[in-house]
Amino acid sequence: MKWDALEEEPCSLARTVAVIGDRWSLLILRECFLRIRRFDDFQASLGITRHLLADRLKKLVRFGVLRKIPYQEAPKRYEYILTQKGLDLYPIIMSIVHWGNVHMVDARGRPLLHEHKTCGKMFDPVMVCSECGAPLSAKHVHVHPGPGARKSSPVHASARERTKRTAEQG
Amino acid sequence: MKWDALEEEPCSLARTVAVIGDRWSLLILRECFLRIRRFDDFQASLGITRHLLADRLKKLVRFGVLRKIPYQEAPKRYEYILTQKGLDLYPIIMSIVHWGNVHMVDARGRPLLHEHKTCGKMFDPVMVCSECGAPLSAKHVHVHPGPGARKSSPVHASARERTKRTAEQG
DNA sequence: TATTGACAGTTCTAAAATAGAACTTATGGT
DNA sequence: ACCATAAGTTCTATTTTAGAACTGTCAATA
Repeated sequence: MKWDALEEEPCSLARTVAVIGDRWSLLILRECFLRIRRFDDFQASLGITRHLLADRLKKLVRFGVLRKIPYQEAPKRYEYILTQKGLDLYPIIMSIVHWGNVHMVDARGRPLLHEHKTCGKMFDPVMVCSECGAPLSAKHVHVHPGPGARKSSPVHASARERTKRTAEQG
Repeated sequence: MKWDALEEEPCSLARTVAVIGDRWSLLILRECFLRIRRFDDFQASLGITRHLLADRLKKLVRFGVLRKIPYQEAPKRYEYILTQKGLDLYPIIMSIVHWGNVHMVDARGRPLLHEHKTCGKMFDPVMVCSECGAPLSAKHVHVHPGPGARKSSPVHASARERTKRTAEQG
């Protein structure tokens, strides 16, 4: 499967992975949320090669996650800021950070702590149901095909069954 | 920067990206949450090359996200199931799916719908503060260095300031 | 006027990762 | 003996990435 084919998959996870599913994009976005905006600042704080950084910024702009804003004329210079679409990535970033906090920290403890300005306390992010507010876990969720589902979706039939059926058909 | 160096970074996001930050790992994990467990089933439903699949499964086992369980002797065969550490990735998966649902679906609509068995309704995942229960947004969160922070962390000083200081020091 | 420095990239080569297909091993069934 | 199932491994060609050097604009300085 080619990289670009991911964007076309009838799967919201695959399409999002097309945007953020590489070594650098999430790290670049982390910097964006920490108010880094300029090329050399990204490069200095991440240690990414300039080539790849240019490529990834271009990709994130193309996907509408970042926007280039001029901050000086002569020579024309731009900085990269998060769009609303980019800001909406915050729950993804936070859930990733939280999993790392729980499962990947060494003996020294967490690199960062998060304070919720609204309530003034140090917090962890919790994912809840939009309808009843209860914390979510995989076993309490049932998946249904939606309007954009493909026929013979992996959701409807196990891969084993699909393999068998394909063999029968072909 | 080498791939393996990510695991050592004093950043929970970077360390998690070392586990899930590639083209395939998240897609493999999606299948795991959809009850796919066996090598050929992963391969058939994802279209990943067998080589890469073997490599990624090995990596996910090494990180303790999946566990190999024998399901038959003679010949000895294993299936891959999520550990608790792997199950804890659920909020990451769901936040990614949700962002894709909001920002990446085409005219046909969502490929999948999620029902919360607890309350019986179709829902979206919402990320809230563990302390006050309010939905989270980036601008209401303040970041502090934790015990595992590195000195001169990117969080304490902007990259621009760090560059200047480095130039002064060196 | 020539030089230096800041900034945002682009270009180059070598190394590493990935795609795609074929092959291997172990076993059970016909 | 032959085929099928399952879980990989091995191979070559292509693509991506790492790392360093280079380019182009402009402002400030010597």
